[in-house]
Amino acid sequence: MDTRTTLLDHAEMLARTRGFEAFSFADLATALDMRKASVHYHFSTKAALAQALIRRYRESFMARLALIDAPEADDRLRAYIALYRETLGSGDRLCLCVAFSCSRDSFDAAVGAEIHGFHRDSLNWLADVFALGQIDETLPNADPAGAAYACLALCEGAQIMARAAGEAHVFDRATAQILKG
Amino acid sequence: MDTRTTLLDHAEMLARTRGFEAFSFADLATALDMRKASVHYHFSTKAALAQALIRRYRESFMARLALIDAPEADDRLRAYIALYRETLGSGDRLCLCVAFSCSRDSFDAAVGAEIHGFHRDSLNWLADVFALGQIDETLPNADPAGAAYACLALCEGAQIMARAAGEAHVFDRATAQILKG
DNA sequence: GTCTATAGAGTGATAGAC
DNA sequence: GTCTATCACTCTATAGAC
Repeated sequence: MDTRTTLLDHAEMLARTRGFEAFSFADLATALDMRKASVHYHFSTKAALAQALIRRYRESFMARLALIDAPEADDRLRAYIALYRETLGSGDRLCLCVAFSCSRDSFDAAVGAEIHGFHRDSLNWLADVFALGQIDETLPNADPAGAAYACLALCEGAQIMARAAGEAHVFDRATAQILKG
Repeated sequence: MDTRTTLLDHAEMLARTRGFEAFSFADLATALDMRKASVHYHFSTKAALAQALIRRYRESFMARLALIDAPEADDRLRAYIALYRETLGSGDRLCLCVAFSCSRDSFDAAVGAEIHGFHRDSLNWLADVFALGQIDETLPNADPAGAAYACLALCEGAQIMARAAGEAHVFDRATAQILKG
């Protein structure tokens, strides 16, 4: 594995467990047993690291969404929730997009665009699922676009609540209502 | 207004707009035109400030919840969502409990207990509303405790999404689904 | 690519005068 | 209660040797 990829792996996990502002180049250097200056060789600034992180994460997440091939809408939605649940780990980490969305330090425009893109892609995917659910009658009848917003907000909020409580089952409890209508 | 209260007011707004770790005693000193050491006179450590902030906010929020006196469950729920919506401002701030829940720096146990208490009190209040909604038939039939978790998660997630987008109407769009069942 | 060394700015916190 | 002055530490980032 090349150094750059290993740095991204460690940085992603630190951002998801502690928050992007709560880890430093020194943390990354320690993790890879190198010096801070060497980390700067791979990512000249922390803003550049942020952009590389969120871009890679978005591409990876959307690739996994594209692999969901269940024919019925309710099963597709279950797979989506399971994917979000997986990013929560044991309640000690967040989806990187949620972690970045929580972050208050104003990222630059490029990072903001990636966060927005992540949300837009997710909303489009979910709206398609809810529209299918009307047709195959496996999901409650509702405005697909509105249901998509509610579903994404619920999943993100459930992650925050679960992480604050340190108990992953809070996520399951909150998201269980999505399929019940 | 005494200095301590003014400090809490400024600190609360900074925590809700920028995040608790993203403002310093120097920011507070500047805001009140005093020196850092004077801020330390009122709050010896930043942890002490955090505890005072979340305790005051929780008491204030629950007092406002207690003032909701609509007789029917759907109107009570609408008032709750409106209260949460109000804390979002124009999309530039969060409910302090959401801001603290997002925060990754491990607060001490006292702050964690306040966050947990805020969630517990909110869930109890919401479960009572959903239970009433079954009786007066103004809300969709659902397990009240489960619906409370989903409602709180949706409101918190909708705040995060709205703040990330910088557009408050995202909150309205996501929470509009709560009353539709 | 990785290193040593350093710059320059920020942080929370404390001692002690007034 | 507020001040000046300072401490010890961390942070991002850069210059230049190897």
